[in-house]
Amino acid sequence: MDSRTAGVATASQLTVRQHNRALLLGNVARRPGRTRAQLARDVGLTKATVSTLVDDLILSALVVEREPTAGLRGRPGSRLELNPDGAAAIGVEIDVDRTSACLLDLTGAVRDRKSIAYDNRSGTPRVALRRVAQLVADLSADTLVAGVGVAFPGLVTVDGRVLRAPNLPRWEGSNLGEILGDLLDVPVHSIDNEANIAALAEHWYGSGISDFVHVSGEIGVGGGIIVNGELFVGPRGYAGEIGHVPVDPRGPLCGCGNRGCLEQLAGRTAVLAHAQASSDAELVFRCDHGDREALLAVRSAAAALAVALGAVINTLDLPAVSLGGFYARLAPWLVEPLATGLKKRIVSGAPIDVRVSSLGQDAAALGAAGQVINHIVRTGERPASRRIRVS
Amino acid sequence: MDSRTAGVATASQLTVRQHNRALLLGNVARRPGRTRAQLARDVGLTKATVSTLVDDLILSALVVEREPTAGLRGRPGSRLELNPDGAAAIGVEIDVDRTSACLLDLTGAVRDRKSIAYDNRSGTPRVALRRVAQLVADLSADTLVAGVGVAFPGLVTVDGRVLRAPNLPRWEGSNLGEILGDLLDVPVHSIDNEANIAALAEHWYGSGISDFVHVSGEIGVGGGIIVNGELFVGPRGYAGEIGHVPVDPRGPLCGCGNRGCLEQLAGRTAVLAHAQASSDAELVFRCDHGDREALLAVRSAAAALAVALGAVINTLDLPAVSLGGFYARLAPWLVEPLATGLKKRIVSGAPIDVRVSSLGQDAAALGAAGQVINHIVRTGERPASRRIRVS
DNA sequence: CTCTTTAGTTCAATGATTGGATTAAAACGA
DNA sequence: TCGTTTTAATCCAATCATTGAACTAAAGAG
Repeated sequence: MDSRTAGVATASQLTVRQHNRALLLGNVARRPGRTRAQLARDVGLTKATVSTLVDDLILSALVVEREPTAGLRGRPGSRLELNPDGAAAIGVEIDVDRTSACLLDLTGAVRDRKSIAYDNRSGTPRVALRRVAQLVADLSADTLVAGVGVAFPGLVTVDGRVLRAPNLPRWEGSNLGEILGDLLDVPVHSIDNEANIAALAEHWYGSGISDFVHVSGEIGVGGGIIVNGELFVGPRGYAGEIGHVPVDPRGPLCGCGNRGCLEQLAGRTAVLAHAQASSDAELVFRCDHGDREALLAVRSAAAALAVALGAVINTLDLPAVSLGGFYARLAPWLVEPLATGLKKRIVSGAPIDVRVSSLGQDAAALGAAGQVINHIVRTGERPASRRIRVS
Repeated sequence: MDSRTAGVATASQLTVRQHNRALLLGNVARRPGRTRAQLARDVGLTKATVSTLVDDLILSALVVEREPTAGLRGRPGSRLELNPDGAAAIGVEIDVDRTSACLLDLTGAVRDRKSIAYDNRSGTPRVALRRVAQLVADLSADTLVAGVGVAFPGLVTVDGRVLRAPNLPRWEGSNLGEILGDLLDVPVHSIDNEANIAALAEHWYGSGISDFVHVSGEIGVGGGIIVNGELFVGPRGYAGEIGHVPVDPRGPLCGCGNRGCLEQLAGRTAVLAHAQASSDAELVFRCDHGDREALLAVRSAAAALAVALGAVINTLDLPAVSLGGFYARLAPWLVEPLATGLKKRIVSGAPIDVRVSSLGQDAAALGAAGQVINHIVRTGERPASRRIRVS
């Protein structure tokens, strides 16, 4: 990619090779255990080409050859898998009072995780990020890491600058990519909104579906839109902000200046206040015991979500919704009213699949690491793994 | 593209050539009058490669060489342009009581247009489409046509079947692509929703911007979303249906079963009823003369549009709105309240550009033809133009 | 033990891009 | 007017990825 024209690059022989290399790598990732001959049939390349490309992938430590298992007839082929000892990636989730990180290998298996309790509200980003860097270094120990991904509770520009962070106002304006890049000697890519990254995690390591809206009601209401297996970020990278979809023009005033935003009607604080509960645990406990007030609060949140998600689904034609964070915990009482509410609102009449995220707490950290893994698998680039040092 | 794996095709040398060929063609289309040497510098290919590829494009009758105009120094290069006498395309807009068509050449210039008044509600689609085929044949006369595109007021599946058509209920279920394909001996591609195609027309032949929502309030309220210069169709092809975004949960009942859909509050019938006007002309006339009732009706439509479009823009992060059809006619009184209404609702705080479509009546027909042209320019395929005959 | 079947490798051929050399055409300066 | 400079476009041998056919490898069947 040495020259571009309006985003389109020229193609050369090298492009062809890289493309096909990545194509094979992707296939090995999707269906581990395939042989060279099977891959050749799958993708439509010659056995010869597949052989040379696979050799290259093995040389790059991206793929390993497993013992051949005897097939039905003929010479058994050696099965290919992603190299679990090849590149590793670290994903970090910066939250308001906690920072967690996980170490993933190429296959997506979690090798280790660590988290620290740290109030990110009070200190400066620079000091907090030094703790993050230390956490990353501790986690990596002496494994070779190809890159670090970061999930942040706020709007982040493509180059890593915090644009808006209602819950971490002191972080606004600081460039996470730059600061972390100075502290760590591994590439820091893909710093993005927590909800967006959680949506990707759900796609890669959760439900596996490829078209859906993910709603994570942590603080505020965040959304991530996955279309055709890709995160939809919009022209400027701020897509998915569904927290301020208007639900009721006569609803309560929102911090954004309008009335009846989704966040005001179905956000965590709103639901807890409505149920007069002081914590998630209390709310869940009371719902579990049939407390009318609590159930009513959840049901009213479901109604608001149905309106907002209905708008999103109708305009984007998505077949599924995924619930994360706060909403995942309320799932037993939220899913059914939400599903029936949505059913009424979908113009195309197509059924909408309402799913609950199974990833729990670590969704965003997983997704952040996944961004790095995905970049490697998609491009087929030989990762420049290195031992992490904090400077 | 002989084999595919999960949508990804293998690359070969031919792929490279086609890619670069299309890349050059696209550049010539975007910036007519470039020379081979300029193109080489623009896209990053060698002059030698550009020469062979351009020769190929000229041989395919896609590009023509114009007289060299003396530059400042050195040998002047011959300017390249899309071949206006190369492929032509026909776009058809099927409307409730009218069918219009236009003939476009490769450069996007309108060579001719024709339309017939015909009530598409009463007859069968098959009979109506015979009239359409005749119109297309008349329009093409003896020019060589590469393909026909169709815009239809309703939801159409990717293979050309009418899924929903509130204003042409008798058409539901019939396969436009199949019927027209039988009647005409040119390829019929890209049968799509009128609003979607009008949005594309706006992008190609109108404002030229690449990221926006187009709203055309003809009958019902249709939307088309353009992201990065591409129509966003969604996983199943029904994206952009903003007519039923909920605006007011206590609003009037809509045909879809919900309350306060955009269509009920800002649709043409709603606005005319609100103003107690019997036609667009009357409404415009009265607005023009400061009639309070008329102005109020428009202002209230603007408020509803601001709510619905705000939701779409926030979730998709689009920087502009384009008004077409009914809304374009009301623009003088609609734009300002809509713009201020939107400004209040955009979370990112970015300014939203509210534009009025300049294409008028023919937007959809233009866009339908543009689909064909665009296909040729994008793929660089040598079009198999032929003289149209109705069978 | 030989035959059949399937996996994987080797190698000459094809074809697209590349880069240097060459030719073409115009303007500038003397 | 004529040579020099500058830029455009073409020619051509070299490079390199894929291809396809021939070949070797390994396992089961008879």
